[in-house]
Amino acid sequence: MTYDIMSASCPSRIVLRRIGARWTVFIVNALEHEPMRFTALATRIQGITPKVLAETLRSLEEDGLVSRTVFDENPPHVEYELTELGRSLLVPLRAVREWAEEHVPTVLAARAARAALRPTDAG
Amino acid sequence: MTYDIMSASCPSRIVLRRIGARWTVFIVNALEHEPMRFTALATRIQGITPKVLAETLRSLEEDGLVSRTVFDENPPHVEYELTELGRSLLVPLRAVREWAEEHVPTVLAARAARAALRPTDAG
DNA sequence: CCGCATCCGACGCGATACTG
DNA sequence: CAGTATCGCGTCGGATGCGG
Repeated sequence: MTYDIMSASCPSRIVLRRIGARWTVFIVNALEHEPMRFTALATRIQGITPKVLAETLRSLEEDGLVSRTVFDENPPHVEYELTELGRSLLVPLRAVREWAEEHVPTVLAARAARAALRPTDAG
Repeated sequence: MTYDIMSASCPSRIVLRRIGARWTVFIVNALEHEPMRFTALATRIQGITPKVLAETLRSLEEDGLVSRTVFDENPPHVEYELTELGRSLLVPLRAVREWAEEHVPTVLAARAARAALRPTDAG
């Protein structure tokens, strides 16, 4: 059974929204090769705050994309790892990331052209 | 010259954020096969409001992904169409959409399992 | 009737500081 | 080390109005 993604009730929209969340693509890509600890993720993904990192990881965990493993040690040790479902998401996300990297000059040029054409008064 | 996408100053982040905007994937996919008018887009993409549709279209236009053509007729006639850059974005976005459609049952099942395991008081 | 612009509320996101 | 608590802002969304 397939849904029309343009329909408001289409379940894929829920998933798409999660994927489109601000930091999902960075977290999933950071976990591409190996499990990582919380602080390692926070260090690797520049600009993310602990709060948002924790929230996003919870969401990804809830959706079965990331698994969270607690090692009962001192100091505390928690590892995050992609599940098989999460690894399957790597493929399309990498395509998006590569598109962004490849076309960023074109996009920035388009923006600059717009800005140059937008006069304050003369025109 | 390549940037590290994990760096806060990486320009790709700007592009990724635009791609991840709430309705971008729907608009781009709606324009996949042919130019569309404002109202046609609003009708096709269920749940979007005119305000957000207009805003998102402006953003996409600013980034050179969508072109806007005004036909000087009565009644007014405006068409939106993917640029070549926009069409190139179709490829990765379609991959994401297809991933969502394919894996939505798994994600929903993971959520349901979480919900079932989350007790109000009993464990 | 088509294509928006404006006003206002809700929520996700961000900076800072603090805890087990 | 691995988070949580608090507060503020920007973006998103709904309702309404307006020009051609």
